[in-house]
Amino acid sequence: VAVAVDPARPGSAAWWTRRRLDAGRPRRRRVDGLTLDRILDAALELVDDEGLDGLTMRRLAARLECGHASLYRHVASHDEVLVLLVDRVLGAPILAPSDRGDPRARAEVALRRYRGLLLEHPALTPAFLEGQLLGPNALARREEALSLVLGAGVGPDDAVRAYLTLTHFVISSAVFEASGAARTAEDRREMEQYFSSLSAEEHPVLRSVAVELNAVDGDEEFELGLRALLDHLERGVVPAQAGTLGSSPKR
Amino acid sequence: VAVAVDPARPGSAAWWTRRRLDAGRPRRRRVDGLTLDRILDAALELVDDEGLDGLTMRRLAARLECGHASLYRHVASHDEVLVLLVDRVLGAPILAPSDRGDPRARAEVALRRYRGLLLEHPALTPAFLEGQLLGPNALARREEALSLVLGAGVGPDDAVRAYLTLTHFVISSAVFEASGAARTAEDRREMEQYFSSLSAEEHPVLRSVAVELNAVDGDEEFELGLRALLDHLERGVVPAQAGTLGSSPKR
DNA sequence: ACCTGAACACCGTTCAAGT
DNA sequence: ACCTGAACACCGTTCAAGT
Repeated sequence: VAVAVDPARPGSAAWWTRRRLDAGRPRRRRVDGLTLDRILDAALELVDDEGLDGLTMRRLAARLECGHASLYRHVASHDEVLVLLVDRVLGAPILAPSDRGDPRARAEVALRRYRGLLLEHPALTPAFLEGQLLGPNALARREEALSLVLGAGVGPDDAVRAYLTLTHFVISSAVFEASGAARTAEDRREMEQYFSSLSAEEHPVLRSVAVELNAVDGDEEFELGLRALLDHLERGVVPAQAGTLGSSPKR
Repeated sequence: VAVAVDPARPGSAAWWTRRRLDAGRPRRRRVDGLTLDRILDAALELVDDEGLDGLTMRRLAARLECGHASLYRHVASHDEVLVLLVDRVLGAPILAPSDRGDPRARAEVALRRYRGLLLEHPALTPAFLEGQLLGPNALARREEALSLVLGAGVGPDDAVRAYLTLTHFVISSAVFEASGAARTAEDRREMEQYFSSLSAEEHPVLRSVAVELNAVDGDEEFELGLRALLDHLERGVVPAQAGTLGSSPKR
């Protein structure tokens, strides 16, 4: 039987759809021990140990003690590995259904937990920026998050806006924390020295705030932004406040 | 004379310092027409045309009609090209010194302009996430931005916090816009169909907001977040409001 | 039927040989 | 002194040859 090649980009809606359909197909018996699960476990370890660039098909195969061509029995491409890794990380629960309390408090807990989850694998965080996250675990998290917001009485338009704004904020916060941060004491000192070494005529301001520029830590910045966004969304969006149900002012 | 090799990571404080010192060195005469400027121009074109992955040393050389090894006369590595490209894009003015008005309005204009600048080269945006931006143009922009905030009477701690929060927001907004967005009508329809195709038991919420999930556009999301952050920073931070000068509540 | 070594078409970077 | 072709050590992916 001639089977059409799947031309869809890994991670796209079409690609996940095809994958969901294929999930029901009769599984071929595997004679070796190689499994998609084992591959992804090893891949995540590899990313944690050697960074995102360290994840190559050949090194992955070396870790699994198999020929690198064998990986292509289980996975179509390197890109696909990344997409599957992202969804795997999203397999952990974020919003425990047990914790009650007002929506704002639950949202805060969930968003902090989401950030923590991403920072368990700092090197992988840039992969969360590639396209929308549409895998089964990503969808489960999205379902839960939107349920929470909608359950608070927010209209669908505003709920979606709030959801997107907040998740994007969490992801980018983690990416900056993972790839931009100078967090060790020595890093900070080096950065301070750099700003202090600038010419006084050209950069008086940077010289004057050299210390402050390196004193802000990522957690603090996250909490500041989180409070700002939640305050604003709550004010503009939740009916309990001002009676405007489900529609924010158009700019 | 034995010159110590520079082991610093491209883009780091040490690397830029070394570069600034080297700027005063006697220039070698170039016999061919190859120049760092020409290389970076071609590199930016290449990124625009073929994406960030399309920027390889070999293709860059092909565009410049020279051997790829020749590039290493002007540039130490592929990484270095990216770092220099980022600072080159930041060479454009963002905060025109001429436009007056209240700080809030000036900040809004500047942040929108910054976002617009990044989106002129959408494929390059992920490069703005690699470490702190410490090149001469980045520093000039930083100097201007911090002057604005400090000039509004904000204390150094809060000024730095506000500056970091806002620039990080702009950069991540551009990255999401550039790499995540499904903006064509067809993309939207495909995404809507994807959410609508989910099982009603598992994903009732996603099915119900399938349309709304793909109706939000990036500009709108940016304006929402911008307003939220500026409102909050203004309230917590500017003395004109409540008299708390230069210190925000610790969490 | 399943697996994979060998091959192909690319990379970034170096360096000795050319001018 | 400057430039660069050739070489090296890697990549991702394919496919025919093996079992």
